[in-house]
Amino acid sequence: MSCEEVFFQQLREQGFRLTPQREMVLSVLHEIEGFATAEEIYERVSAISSSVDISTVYRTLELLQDFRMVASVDPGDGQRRYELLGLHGHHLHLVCRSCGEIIGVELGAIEPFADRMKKEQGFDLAVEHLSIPGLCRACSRD
Amino acid sequence: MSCEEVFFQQLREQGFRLTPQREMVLSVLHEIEGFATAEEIYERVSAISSSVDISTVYRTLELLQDFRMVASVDPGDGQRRYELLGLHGHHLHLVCRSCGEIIGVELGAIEPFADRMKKEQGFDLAVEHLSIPGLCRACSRD
DNA sequence: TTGTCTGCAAACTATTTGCACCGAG
DNA sequence: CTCGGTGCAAATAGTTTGCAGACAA
Repeated sequence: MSCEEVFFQQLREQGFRLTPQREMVLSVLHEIEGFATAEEIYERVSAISSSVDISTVYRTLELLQDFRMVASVDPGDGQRRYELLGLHGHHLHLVCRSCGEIIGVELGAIEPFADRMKKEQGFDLAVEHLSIPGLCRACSRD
Repeated sequence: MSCEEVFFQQLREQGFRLTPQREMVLSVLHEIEGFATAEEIYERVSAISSSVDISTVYRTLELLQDFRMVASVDPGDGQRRYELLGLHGHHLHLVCRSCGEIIGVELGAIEPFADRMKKEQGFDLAVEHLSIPGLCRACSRD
């Protein structure tokens, strides 16, 4: 069953409605295959059908997050990024402070640190919401 | 030489002026010994001398960050926190998504992960700007 | 005196919300 | 037909900025 079909079925099961707007947002997220701001998604949706409102995009993104089909990261630049969760599920995000590139990394990489914080501080890391600032390979060369 | 004296001297050396507002912000940051929002700092400064503007607080905090005397964290709740960097220098921050508590941890704890990202992804972590969401001991008990 | 700093008020900007109409089921 | 969803417009809220006057050096 494709990603869209899963979403559409879950919608129905929980009494939500399938609207063209929701279809378009999901389809745009597929096209993008990576991170996008609400604004970028809104522009792409607008290109397909004008007079779709950005507030609908936000509302749909929230819905998709409730369904665990979309994750969002806050890179700290005041503009949240959204990402379609494929079969890979959540990963953590390295955010380049210079060029803005976002690199997805499997959660396993940070597990030793997460375990350490749990043991030393009793702190449960929410790794799926983690975005880590720094400099990507290209930018750290300069 | 005390923290204030360092700041005042650096100000002079670089042609900035020492104003009562700047003194008050620094003094309030000392009192607090931890994290505070711009609003909290503003309130405390207002208690000392009314009619100090919050924009001045923001401007002073930015100046203090330029001088590496203050660090700021974005816990992702839309309200940045500021912290006086004492003799300990930077540390990383565990931010509780439930109660908002911020726990400071020495940078050493995340070094193995930082090294791994550098090697595997060529990504240079900006550990001093790192804030990690999760649940603190008290909140994860519930 | 000089030109930095400040208070004030207005601008910004990403996101959220109230509301009346629209349209999926 | 119902009532959940949408577009529109206005509200939010933390932070930033333009400007004329205040004041540190």
